[in-house]
Amino acid sequence: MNIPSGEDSFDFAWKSDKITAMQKRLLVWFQVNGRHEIPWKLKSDGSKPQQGEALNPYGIWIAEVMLQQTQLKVVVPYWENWMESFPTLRDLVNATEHKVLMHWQGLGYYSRARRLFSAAKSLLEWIGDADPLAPESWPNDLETWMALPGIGRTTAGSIISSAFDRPTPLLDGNLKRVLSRLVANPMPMNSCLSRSWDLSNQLLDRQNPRDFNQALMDLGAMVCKPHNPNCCECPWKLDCIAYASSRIKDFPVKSSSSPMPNQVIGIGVVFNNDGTVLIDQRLDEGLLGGMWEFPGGKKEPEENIKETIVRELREELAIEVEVGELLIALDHSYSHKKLCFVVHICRWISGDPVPLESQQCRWVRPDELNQYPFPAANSKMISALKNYLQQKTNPL
DNA sequence: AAGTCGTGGAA
DNA sequence: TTTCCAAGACT
Repeated sequence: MNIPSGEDSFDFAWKSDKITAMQKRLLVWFQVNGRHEIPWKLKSDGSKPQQGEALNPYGIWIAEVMLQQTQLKVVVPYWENWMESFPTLRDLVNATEHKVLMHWQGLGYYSRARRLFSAAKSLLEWIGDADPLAPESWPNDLETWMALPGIGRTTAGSIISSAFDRPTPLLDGNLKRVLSRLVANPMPMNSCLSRSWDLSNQLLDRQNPRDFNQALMDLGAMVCKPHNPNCCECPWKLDCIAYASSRIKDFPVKSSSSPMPNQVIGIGVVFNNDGTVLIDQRLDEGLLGGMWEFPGGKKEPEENIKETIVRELREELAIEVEVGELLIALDHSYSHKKLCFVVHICRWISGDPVPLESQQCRWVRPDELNQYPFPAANSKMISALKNYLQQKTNPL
């Protein structure tokens, strides 16, 4: 029995000859306008792979994980640095999580790096005695890839269509936006995912899945942009319902977002008598998992910032400190909260640090800080600390 | 199944 | 300046 639901209101199917025409027009547009210089989509000699020709899945897998919620131009330098340090799967498996996080610092969503490292071990096991440098030794099916940590349907589909040119649909941010406009989807994209996957699968060119998927993402990134799309250049403008009805700006329909809380965080850069400073490694779970930081915590309404720092270091590390001068105050936004970090230089008084709410803590010389992976806000604190120490030693 | 997870580019 | 939001996954 077919019960009408909300999603059925935009149930959509194109005729096969229309889809064929759309595929052809998109691929023609792609040949002329697409992004063809993406390093992990080229062969080792720099040339484009033939239709159906396999590429080395290793570099593609790394890139696709880096690309989750991250723009192409941000990823490229990280990917190149990564491939220099970990050129093969074996190199990665033989590395340490510390070194892996060092290569991820500044890129965000750090659980990706730890899951990637975990998946590397599973992949090498799956490959077994076969040659990991040969593409045919790697899994080429959706189920195997999706079983790995940190790899969902879109990332798995990207890897499979990019590396093996196998027909696998995608549904990333670009496709969601393009599809939403194409069919004038009245619902927020995240509330009708199965329909959207169906649309992506309908459109997919099964003869050229690698180029087609890349073309669709390029179309989203370069033409069907979030703001001010270049509809006049779009190969699908005559197929687009939003364009035909002059309602491009109405799509995609956004779901309501909750306001971000604002918090003040007190941070202590604690100096020991020997000139070392105290850092700790965050728990694997939660925000910035596995990364190192200067200790601190959220200011309570009734206390001032110095009281916050004294209390937090007592609660988290069981140490007593004297809070000194302000090092830096900086605003920093995460996905779901806005923070203001107020960082003070502190002097250690008593208590051997105990990692009560972290994995471990360590006294390090300031010049050793670059050997630890820090999130972006902490990197700014380190820069401020270096300036501070330089001015201390070279007073004008 | 809504919330949680970073950062920086772009307007 | 603030605001949006990106080649999403996980719980």
